[in-house]
Parts: sequence; structure tokens; C-alpha cells
Amino acid sequence: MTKTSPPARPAPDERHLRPAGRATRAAIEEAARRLFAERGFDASVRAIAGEAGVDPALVIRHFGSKEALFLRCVDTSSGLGAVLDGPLETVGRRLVAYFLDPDRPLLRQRYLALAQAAHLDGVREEMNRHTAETYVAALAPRMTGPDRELRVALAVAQVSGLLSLVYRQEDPVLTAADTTRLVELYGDAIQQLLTPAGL
Amino acid sequence: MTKTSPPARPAPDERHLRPAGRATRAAIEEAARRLFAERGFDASVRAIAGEAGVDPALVIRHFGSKEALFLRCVDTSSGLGAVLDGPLETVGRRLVAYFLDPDRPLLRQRYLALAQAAHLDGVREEMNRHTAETYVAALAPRMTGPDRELRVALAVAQVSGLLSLVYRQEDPVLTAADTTRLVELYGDAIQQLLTPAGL
DNA sequence: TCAACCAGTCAACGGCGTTGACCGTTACGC
DNA sequence: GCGTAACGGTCAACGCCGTTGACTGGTTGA
Repeated sequence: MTKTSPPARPAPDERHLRPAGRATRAAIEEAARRLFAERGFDASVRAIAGEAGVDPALVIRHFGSKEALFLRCVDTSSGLGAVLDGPLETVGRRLVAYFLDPDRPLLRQRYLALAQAAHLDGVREEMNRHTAETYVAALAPRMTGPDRELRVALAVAQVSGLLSLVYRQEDPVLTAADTTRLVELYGDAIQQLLTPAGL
Repeated sequence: MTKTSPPARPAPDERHLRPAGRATRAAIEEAARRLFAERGFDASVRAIAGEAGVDPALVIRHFGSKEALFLRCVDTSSGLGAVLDGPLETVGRRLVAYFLDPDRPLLRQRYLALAQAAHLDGVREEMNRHTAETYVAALAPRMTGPDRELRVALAVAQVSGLLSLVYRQEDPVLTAADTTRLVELYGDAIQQLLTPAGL
């Protein structure tokens, strides 16, 4: 006869928690956000637990797994909406300028953390969701011509590649280049996919 | 008084090896190549050692570290030279077609392994070297106009982004898209950076 | 009052990369 | 011919990791 689900702890269920549980849960999440931002996915569950003053097992108890905790802590939301909602004819250059703005160091952190954890299925799904809900939803409806979704996806690929070389690989040519020139060149290459010359 | 270099095993030194050492070293390397190709950097030293019929410690003894072994096993050489040496005016589309060719599954494997291990300094350096020695060296001398190196580096960023979305992220839009159309659109976007309309 | 359940700790498991101590064997100088 | 040094290799262990199960108190509600 099949085992009738042994008395393993059931799902944490998020809703009916006592105040104490809610508090430490928040403390763990805060510590995780900071450490994941600092060290990326390399931040260990044990370090997060220590930072929150809690036993490592409790971290898993509350969030299920390190991956689930990571997914909850990483937020892809950003000031990107304003960039994408601006004039469609210049969104290419604005996108590049946005991501290369040295006053936005958190973007670099977030990208590195996500890229480092891209081997997790959940992270990949989140990235695809982000592409669809942020980029495609904002740009495709205002575009003309065929293959609108495909062209947006390819523009996202361009952005992704730029971030990969600049942030991760730290390509010496791109790092040493004049940012203004880079924005012009790469921004126009992106623009060509979104609003090509022949419309 | 400072310890005069304790009798720790010195460098493996590669050259003066006895036949037995040379043989097992080759066996380890072969096993590593296969497992790294199969499972990427997740392939464990212990698994590689088991595949080679050897103690895990010996793997480290021979190659110094898992990272060093990985770097020795990953080869970025490929049929790319022929693509890059062809007509400069159509290299964009040929590049995309080359990487999307379904008859070249090893490209995918190599890219995934490299991307997964990109957090290692040695891997990043190897990638930058590859960009400079393969792409820049082949394309920049034949190009015209300003910022030739920068434009090649940006084209590499485009290729990198495409591989990232197609291979790693498995973006549903790109995966479902017609390859021919994709080659046209993205190839032309790359081409614009290498040989822009206004020369 | 008492049973159910939440919050939390503790020790442990299996896996990882890596290291140091320890042998047999091979090569070489005297 | 023989001692000795270096090579080739194994073994057990270290310290780390994510995760789990058993267990202890405290809180809550019937």
C-alpha cells in the first residue's frame, strides 16, 4: 500500500502565520536581499541565516529552497518602464544609455545575480516573463510592419548581449570605449530592429 | 625564521613525466572533455575521476584545480574562421546562420558550458581573448570608417546576446520563430555595425 | 485542560573541491 | 649493485554547501 503522505511538514502557506514567524521571515528575506545583491547566487544559505540571526534550517523551512528564496528576492522591476514608454523612434539609444548609466550600480548587481543563476529553471522562466511582459508588451503594440514580437525579442537579445559583455565579461574594448559613441552605435543597431528604415 | 617552502608537492610541470603519468593524465583529460561537454561546469571532479578510473585527488594533482582543468578542456576553436573570412558585406547573416544551424549541436554545448562558468576569471579572460583574436583580428582590418574595433566588439555583443536568449534562456519567441526570417533580421542588425550604410 | 500546531534549534546526511600523509615503483648517481 | 630521490597513486580527512528529520517549547483554540 502506498504511504499516505508521512507527517512531513506541509507547505508554509504564507497566509496564516503568527507575528513572530512573520517577523523572522521578513528578517531572513531582508538579509537575503542584501547578500544576494552583494555576492550574487554564491551567497550561501548559511551566511544568510547568520546575517538574520537564525538557524540555516529555518531559511529552508520558510522558503522551501535557496532557489525559491532567490526568486522571491530578485526583482526585475526597474525604471525601465519610463524608458520603454518614451518616443519609439529613439528608444534604442535611450535603452543603451539607461543600462550604461554609471549612476545606476544596482542594475549591474541585479544583472550579474540573474546571469549567475540562469541555470535554474525558475530564473530562466522569470527572464522570459520579463521579456514578454515588459519589453514586448510595451513596444510591440506601437510598432509597425511584420514580425513585431520577434523583432522585440531580438532587440532584447541585443540588450542582453551588451550587458553580458560589459558587466560580466568586462570586455576591454567596450569598457574603454566612449559611452556616447557606444550609445549611438548600439542604440541605432537596436533601433533598426524596432523601427526599420523602410518601415 | 620564514619557512623555506615546506615539502609540498611542486608544480606538475607537464614536461618531464613518466609514460604512466602521461597516460592517466590523458585519460583524465578525455573524461573531463566528455563530462564537461555533457553537463557543463557542473560535472564534478569526483565524477570525472570515476569516469577515468582514478582517485579524485589525482585530478587535482595533475591539473592544479577544477578551473584549470576546465580551461584546458574547453576549446573555442571552431569553423568560425571560414565564416569570418568570407565576404564582409554578408558576414552578419552568415554569422547568425552559422550559430543557429541545427546540425551543429556542439556549439550549443560549448556555449552553455562557457556561459555557466563565466564567473571564473580565467574563463572571462579566455572569452575576451577569443573576441580579440578571432573576431577583431578577422574583421577590423577589412572594415572602413571610425571605431572599427568598437564596432566589432559590439557585433560580438549582438552574437553573444542571441546565443544567450536562444541557447540559455530558450526564449519562446525566438525558439518558435522562422530561422530564415531570424537570420535576415538579426544578421542585418549585425551587418549595420560592421559595414554601415553610409560607409 | 489538553490536543494541535507554530517557531525554532540541533545534528546529521550526502555531495562538493581540495589537501596532507602515506605507500609502491621507477629512475638515477655513486 | 645499491641507496636515494622523485614519480604515480591512494586514502582519509577538512571545511564548505543545501537540505532533512527528529526534537523542544510556546501559542492557540476547542
